[in-house]
Amino acid sequence: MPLSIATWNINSVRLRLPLVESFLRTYAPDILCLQEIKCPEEFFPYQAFHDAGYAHVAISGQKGYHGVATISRLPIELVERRDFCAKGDCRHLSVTFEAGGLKILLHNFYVPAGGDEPDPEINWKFKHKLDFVQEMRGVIAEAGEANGSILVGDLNIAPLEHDVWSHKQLLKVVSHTPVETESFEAMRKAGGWVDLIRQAIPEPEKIYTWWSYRAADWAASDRGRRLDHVWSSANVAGKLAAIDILRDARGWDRPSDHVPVIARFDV
DNA sequence: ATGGTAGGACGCCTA
Repeated sequence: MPLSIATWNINSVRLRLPLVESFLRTYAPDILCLQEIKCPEEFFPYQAFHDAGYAHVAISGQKGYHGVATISRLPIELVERRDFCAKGDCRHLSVTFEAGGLKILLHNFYVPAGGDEPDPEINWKFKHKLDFVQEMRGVIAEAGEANGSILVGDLNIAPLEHDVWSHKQLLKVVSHTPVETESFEAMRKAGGWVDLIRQAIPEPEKIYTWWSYRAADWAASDRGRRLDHVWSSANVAGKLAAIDILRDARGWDRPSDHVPVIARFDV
């Protein structure tokens, strides 16, 4: 059976609810993982998602900042909302669901952006980001009692040379510094995770999922970065059918600065 | 070399 999972940093789920509803009508993924919902649970628009056919929702939300939500047409079971770096930030949740007779563990992450200065000695936000990536070593693809794992989200790091518009010009820019990209790739490999976007679209093809709001013309300058990711355990990677990156979504009315990424599987 | 935009807690923090 086909299975589709989308990830999208929505940058306020309440402000962009009409955009999400339109996305769900058009692309109808089985599960959508949102990041930066920017609201606590009590303000989450459950009814709108229920009416759109997504009756199953797991949330880790806080006032004003961060927050992740996993919404689903399929039944999901909340596994954990993990407090990385013990700051009380809402940046992770995991659920299980069943598809094609398999039980799959699905992680939804929002990794800290890390501020502007790429020096952990003078910038606590950058230190927090590096610590967060280190702590992610505790999240491995081996799924325990489940049959496989998927990890998606805004991981705020563009690990490969062709994940940014200019490798050379971004080497000292937070999201693409060697200390981040090396730690990130080491963590991914140690966890047994497969980078599904790059499995589908190998280097040297440029791939971006985020374009800054600060560009005068995002499409013309096209200075993007691949900050959003879809990983899985090796057995699930073998079932990947396609990856769709909805670049057009960056040009929608009042867009997020991130676009949806959809992974399609045959399970 | 700098500043540019967006969102939420409407003043300033985060991205």
